[in-house]
Amino acid sequence: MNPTEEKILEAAEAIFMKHGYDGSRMQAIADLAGINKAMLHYYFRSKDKLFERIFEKKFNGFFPTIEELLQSQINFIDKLCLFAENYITFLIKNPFLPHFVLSTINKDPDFAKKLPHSMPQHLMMSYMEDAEKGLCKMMNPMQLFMSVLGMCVFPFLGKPLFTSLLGASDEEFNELMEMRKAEIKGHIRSILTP
Amino acid sequence: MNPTEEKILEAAEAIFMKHGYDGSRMQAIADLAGINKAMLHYYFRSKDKLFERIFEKKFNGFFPTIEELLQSQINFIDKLCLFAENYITFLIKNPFLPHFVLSTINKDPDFAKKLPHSMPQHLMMSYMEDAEKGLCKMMNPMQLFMSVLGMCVFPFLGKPLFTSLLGASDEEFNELMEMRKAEIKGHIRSILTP
DNA sequence: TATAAAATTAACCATTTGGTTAAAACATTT
DNA sequence: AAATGTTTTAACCAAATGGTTAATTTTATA
Repeated sequence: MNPTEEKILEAAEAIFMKHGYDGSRMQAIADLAGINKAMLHYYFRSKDKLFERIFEKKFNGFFPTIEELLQSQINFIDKLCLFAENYITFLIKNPFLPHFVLSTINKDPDFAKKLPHSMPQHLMMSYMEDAEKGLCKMMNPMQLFMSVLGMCVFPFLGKPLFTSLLGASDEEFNELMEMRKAEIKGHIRSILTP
Repeated sequence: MNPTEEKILEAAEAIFMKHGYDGSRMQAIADLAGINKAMLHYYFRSKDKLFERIFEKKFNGFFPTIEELLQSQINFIDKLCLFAENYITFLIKNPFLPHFVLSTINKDPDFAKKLPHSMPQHLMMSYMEDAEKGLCKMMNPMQLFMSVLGMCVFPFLGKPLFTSLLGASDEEFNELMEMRKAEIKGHIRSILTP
């Protein structure tokens, strides 16, 4: 890919992730990329098109692909624990992604329709299998999904609030999230073990 | 209070809650209030000042005041269950509040410093008392707080995503949240019962 | 009712913003 | 090297936006 195009995409990602669509300025992206503003339109036509390009890339990361994990033969509880652990690891590296994705969808719900939302369904089917065998407590899988995802994602959505509340630095927050892995795994087992 | 002032505040609340600071237009607020745009500045000087007025009011609702609940003599687990139930009831009536508050703080973390954040501390102290008595499992109270708050709030932060995913209407979503009360109470007991 | 004060409006202003254009710089091909 | 095509830039534009102002209507006061 053209190096200018790449620089633009990098800059656009940084600006859009930080300020969202409304809060981002084309000039700010051009400045960060170190090029003339006209280049943005030369390569990507409009702000909308450029934003969509960034969003699509980022959205795929929000529901991480864990094909191997889902197809592995371990029981569902272990599967879910492994998912939570991997997901938190991922979120520590991408702390602003959840807020960016949910903010965008909140502003324009149509964005959600462009999603390859196979992941939740897979996870739920995997749950139903084990639940029917009596290997884990029976409950509404959507509720379970919301609970586990909420426990993982919510701290990152509220990161600026929590760090302010705790007077914590970024490193301290990350440590808290590192410890959170074990915590959530404990919760999952408490909730699901029959 | 002046009826015009009131109309402005109502309109500003609706617009700001829906589109956030950056996405809101003073003209849109004036139109919704059915008055001339100049009135906004006549009564509230600037967009910033008007927004702050709305935010402060809404922020107080995000951590609901539950003084009575916290001071009551029931055990902590029941207290937390009652909190979750009341909080979801509140969120069903104010589904956009969490996204509005967190979005604003995410954009400018200084907003978080204006908070009377007594509530989490009270809840945590109440927890420590019972935990030391062996009435509930011992764990990091901040982690517990994040988990319970996450389970309650996250579905509302992702509401447009979930309704799209499920093809659900607003009423169906609310029903799901109504059922969620029992679900979360179950989770809390599973997690905390020794 | 005359007068002062408060509320309201239409028109206006400066700045910002996404987007365009025409020309210049650069690279490629013949 | 001349011609052709591509990339980049500076200057520009129209629309939008937060905010102001001067004049007008409404309300309260003497």
